[in-house]
Amino acid sequence: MGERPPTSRDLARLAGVSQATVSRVLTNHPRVSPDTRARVLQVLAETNYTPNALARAMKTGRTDTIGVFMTRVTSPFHAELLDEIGRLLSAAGLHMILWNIEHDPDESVAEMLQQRLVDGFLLTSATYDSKLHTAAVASGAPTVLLHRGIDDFDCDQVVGDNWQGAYDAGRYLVEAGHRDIGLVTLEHTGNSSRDRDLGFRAALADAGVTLKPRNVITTNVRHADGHAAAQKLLSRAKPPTAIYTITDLLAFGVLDGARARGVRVPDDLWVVGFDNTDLASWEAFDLTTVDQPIHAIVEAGIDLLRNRIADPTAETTIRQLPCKLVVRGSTAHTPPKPAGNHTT
Amino acid sequence: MGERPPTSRDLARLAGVSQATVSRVLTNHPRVSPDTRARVLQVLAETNYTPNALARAMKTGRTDTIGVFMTRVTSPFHAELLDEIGRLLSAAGLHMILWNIEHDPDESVAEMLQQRLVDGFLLTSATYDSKLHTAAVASGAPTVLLHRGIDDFDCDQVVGDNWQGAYDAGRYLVEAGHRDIGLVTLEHTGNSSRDRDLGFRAALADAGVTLKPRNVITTNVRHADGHAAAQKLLSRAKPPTAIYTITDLLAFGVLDGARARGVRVPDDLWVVGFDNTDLASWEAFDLTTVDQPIHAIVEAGIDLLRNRIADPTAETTIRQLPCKLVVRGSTAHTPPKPAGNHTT
DNA sequence: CTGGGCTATGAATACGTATACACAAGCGCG
DNA sequence: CGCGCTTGTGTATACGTATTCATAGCCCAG
Repeated sequence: MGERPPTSRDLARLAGVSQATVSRVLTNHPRVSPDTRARVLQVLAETNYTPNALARAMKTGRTDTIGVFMTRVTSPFHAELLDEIGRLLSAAGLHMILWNIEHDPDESVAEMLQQRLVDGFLLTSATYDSKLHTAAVASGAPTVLLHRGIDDFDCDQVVGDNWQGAYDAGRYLVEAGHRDIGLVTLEHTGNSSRDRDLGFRAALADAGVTLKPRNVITTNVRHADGHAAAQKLLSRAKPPTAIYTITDLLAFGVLDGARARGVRVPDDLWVVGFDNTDLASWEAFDLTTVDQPIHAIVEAGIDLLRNRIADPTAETTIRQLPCKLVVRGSTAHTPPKPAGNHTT
Repeated sequence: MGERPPTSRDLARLAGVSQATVSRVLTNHPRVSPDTRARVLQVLAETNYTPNALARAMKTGRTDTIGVFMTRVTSPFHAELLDEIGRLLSAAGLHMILWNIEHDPDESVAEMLQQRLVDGFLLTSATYDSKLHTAAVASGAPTVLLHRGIDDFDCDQVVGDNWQGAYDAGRYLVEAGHRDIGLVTLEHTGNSSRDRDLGFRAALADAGVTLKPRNVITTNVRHADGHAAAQKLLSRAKPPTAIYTITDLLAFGVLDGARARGVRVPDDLWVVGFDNTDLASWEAFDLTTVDQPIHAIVEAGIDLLRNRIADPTAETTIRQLPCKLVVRGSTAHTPPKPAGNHTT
């Protein structure tokens, strides 16, 4: 059982050729005569030989492995993103090493960049103050920012058009007649949270609807935070008639907060999220939300990364893909209800 | 930017020592004089040198990387499991290569086993008919089955005590007075689904409660499947007063199915799940469920794996950790309601 | 018939590190 | 004072593969 695995040299001996020839056959080198190739393949089939990926990587300098940095894997959207990344990397014949930024401190991460363990990096959680993306690019490793971008940063990036998506969400609420609107948002730690916030505000401003400061709640990203935000907003005598959250997870919290208070959705309150996670389509939430084109984002990101690996000197590309509002039961298809009534 | 990264030989030249000495310093070899060690560390600090992980791995035969096989990353429980695996591997100084069984066909997976890209495997989704676990063990690679076990299979395994947990759930419902109980289950593709099914049946049998065949629905594992099962069970003239599902995700579907039909939980229907995912604690579901000790399972699994890597000939261990019923609002704290009434 | 180009292959080397081996210096003890 | 043991260091090698270089055979044109 614990046998030393066969090497290309073993194969060569069995086939009566040199190790170099075996290597040539395995890498599809053109200069091999048909019958020696056949002989090697014959022996190959009889053995359970597999090339040692380490040795190959050391020689070629390519590992066919991509490092993926992600945070909060348990968050529904991230899980879907990860799933898609895994699917497409696998389809491209690439392995994935997954690092969780929360678990690994920045310093240890920087080391990995130089270890040549991976051919490139996919960063899905870039924030302004994390040193990760700067370290990655500074190290010269091929890197693509996925899903979360950074302005004025010379690095390939693929993101959804968060600003436009948020703007659409805001306009949708305004056009439905809402005037007293709540916003549950996050600190602007990166472009995506910033744009999902500012785009929404812009839509309201363009329509001449003022966003009351007390209706803006800046919080964290967990379900419980959305829940708490809802409690705060809905405990007022005259609560907002609609709440938009920067991310579905917060919207789920808001919906649950409303449920806990007996506030009916969408009769008494409209709720709009952002991400269109799978959960948003469940009856429990039935959430109107802005769809992010996960597949297209990941596909483009992997494309960009492979191109950069192939040609590190290429011009950097920043691609922004359109987002689309998906209307569900957390907002009414029927005309908007009259301004705020309180349902204790 | 695209500089060739410095090697230990570069370091040696700068420090005026041999490459072997540099290597000795980096691996904390005892036979190095304090001042040469200091000199090397001095140079090390001035350089941005990092050992080439590939070369090191090829020489030592250890990559400090673990291969993790998982399925359905977007499923809440799996995401939590993955998160915990990442956390604990990282804490142990190990990297994680993640493979999704759904994306990679069995054959290609088998190849990876021999590539020596990883030191060992963590299989979280073993099923009776997948060839993955047999291939892994046959290849001699250190392997641990996590979360899903296989009977009579000579391989380290760490699982929750699914049978006991399911039994507790069944007894809980029976003792609460339920007599007309629904079971939403899966094909017995592995020990865990089997035990979660049989343990529940045993509890009912021990209490003299018969499980009507028409109340048993064997389906798939998605939310929509639970939803459909609920529709089926609840459309009867005399629907069951309680439904137990083999996994939380199905319970969420059942709850949503009940919601869609206007069946009130827990007034008209009790629902019990299995896994105690984070979502189960959300108001939207507030699900009574059986808690799986994720942390303990992963911790024990990684321990076992590291031991096996250190000593491949050790006796195999199968560890079964207790599960515990967590009661929430999807079942009533108040006495059970009288037998089946229909709420169309 | 001969020489030049082409083809197929083997020998040798390099990737960057860890480690077995050799060896010089230092030291204690007879 | 010399012998054996310990200590610190350098030299050389091996891990398994891809690839360069050299070479032997071959074909064809002159």
